[in-house]
Amino acid sequence: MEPDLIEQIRDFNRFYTERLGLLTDRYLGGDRPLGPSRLLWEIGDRRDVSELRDRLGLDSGYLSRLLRGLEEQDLIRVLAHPRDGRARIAELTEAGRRERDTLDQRSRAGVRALLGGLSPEQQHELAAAQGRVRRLLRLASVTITPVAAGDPEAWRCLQRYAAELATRFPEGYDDAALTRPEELTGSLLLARERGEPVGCGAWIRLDTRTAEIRHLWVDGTARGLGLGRRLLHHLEADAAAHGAGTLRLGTHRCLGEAIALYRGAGYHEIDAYSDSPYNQICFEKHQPVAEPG
Amino acid sequence: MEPDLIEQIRDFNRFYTERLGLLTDRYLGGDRPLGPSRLLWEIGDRRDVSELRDRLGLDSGYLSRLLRGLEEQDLIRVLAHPRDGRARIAELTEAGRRERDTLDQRSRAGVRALLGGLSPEQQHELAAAQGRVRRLLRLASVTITPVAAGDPEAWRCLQRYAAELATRFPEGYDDAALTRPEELTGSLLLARERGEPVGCGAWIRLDTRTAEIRHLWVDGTARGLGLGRRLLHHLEADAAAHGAGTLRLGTHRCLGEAIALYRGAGYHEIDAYSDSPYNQICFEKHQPVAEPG
DNA sequence: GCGATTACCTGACCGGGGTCAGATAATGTC
DNA sequence: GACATTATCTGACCCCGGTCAGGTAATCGC
Repeated sequence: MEPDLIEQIRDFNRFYTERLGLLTDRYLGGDRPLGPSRLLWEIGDRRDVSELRDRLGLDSGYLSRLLRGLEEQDLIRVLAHPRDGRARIAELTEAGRRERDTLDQRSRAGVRALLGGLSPEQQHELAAAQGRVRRLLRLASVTITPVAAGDPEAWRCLQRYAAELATRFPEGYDDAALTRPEELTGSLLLARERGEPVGCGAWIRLDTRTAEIRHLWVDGTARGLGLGRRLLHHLEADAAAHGAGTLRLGTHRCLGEAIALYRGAGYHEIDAYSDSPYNQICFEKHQPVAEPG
Repeated sequence: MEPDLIEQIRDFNRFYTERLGLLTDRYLGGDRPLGPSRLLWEIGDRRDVSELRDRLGLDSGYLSRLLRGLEEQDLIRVLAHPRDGRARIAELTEAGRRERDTLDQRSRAGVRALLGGLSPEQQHELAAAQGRVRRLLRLASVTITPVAAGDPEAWRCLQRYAAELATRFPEGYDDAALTRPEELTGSLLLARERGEPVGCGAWIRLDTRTAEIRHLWVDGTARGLGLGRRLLHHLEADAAAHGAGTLRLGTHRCLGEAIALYRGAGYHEIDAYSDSPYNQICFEKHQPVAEPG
């Protein structure tokens, strides 16, 4: 990896830190310290206290004190939870909503002032470039790891995969088609973003030299990052390391993005090789294999 | 301005703040708090204490305490200034240099790990997109204001402009060609980035309907932002507001970027209209004028 | 040489952000 | 019903970053 590139990224980080100090903090902060502002913002209209603690990653003591502070200023109300006597719910009062809105307004005004110095085309260019930075950084932060066949997180991914297919296929989808742990003669990969599962993929052995890619799936919030391709590459590399020089897969005609992904990755269409009703269109690809020796 | 765009920018700011927390702080901070780390970094090898105070914008008391802290850990030495008995100089010890290098190393490692999740092309794409964001944000933060003819900051810009031309023109440049305050029948614009002058430009009246653009200059550190074009637009708009429907300007053949800028802005080449030896190539452009009425 | 200024140090103080150790009450688990 | 767990609150405490007032010594300007 080129050192220059690392230096450029660091430089950008420094640059952006400096700029952010002038944007986020100042405009969001207003007269009140940052903590309460963020909290006010995060409460939205009403929200479970436990959820707030998770989202903001705060110590329960600290959060409790922040809440009390806001309550004293009549910006929020804290109510009992209807179904759990221990839990509580924070809710913005009318004044709280006004306060949140003014904070919001101030923040927007700051950004508007900044954008004012740019032409409309440049504004769009900025937004586009930021979008690209963001997608790439998100992609970079996703980790892909092999997991055991019965891994509960992976299983949950597979079920979300199945649920999605059920809504997208006109004929629906029967989970019985999911690969059961004992069928998994290859590997199961799980993609996580900041710890949260956001995608999966598996391959199984068809014969000693052939692997079948299955259940490649990316969560809706993580689409557009290029994660599908990254997962696919991982699966291919893993299969190659296990001696599979031929990769096959089948998919449904209505999954346009998936088909485009496979074609883009060098797969070419072949005749059906399996009798799964969902494999309406099948692909194959050959790859070099690390020969033992 | 589209609200969506503002929302996108804010979103990116939030996103990046969150990411930065995981990058800059953690990796730079190490076990020691941020202040000392930044200081260690900023000292470089040795540096005047007063300079540190300016650069980091710290209270003298706070800085003094930070320095003492580092001194106690034998990371720095504070020496008397050779020429000013009041001033002092901070210098990294051998251990301090090592410490700074490990901080640096850790920061680089963090970025490297992040980039590891991306393909080389994506890494370059990231750097390029960050570069674009950065240039646009810098451009956005530049303010352009008209200043009085004799403005000292503007004058300093003009002199830097003259100094630069003197090195770039094979025949040198005589400052006598600079527009003197009493010649300035139009306007003088000064561009500032974070308060610092980074560019200038002027126009003078040739006749009631014709303005001449002069001394369009952008500091080396602010080039590539598109500031030249922005200054030119400002000058044109200002001249238009004063009834000038025809714009003229002359430049030197060796100023390729300037020539490209003018052509890109709609100027077409004309015969020489002035006898300035530096106007080797002349341009003209017509623009609509706000008619009184 | 005298007063003003400058560069730095010292000590006192402050607030924000954050952790920790219980306390309390409601809820699950067996 | 006993016991562990969970959700929140409370009070004590800590550190970092930062400000302020005052002190000391050197230097500048006249």
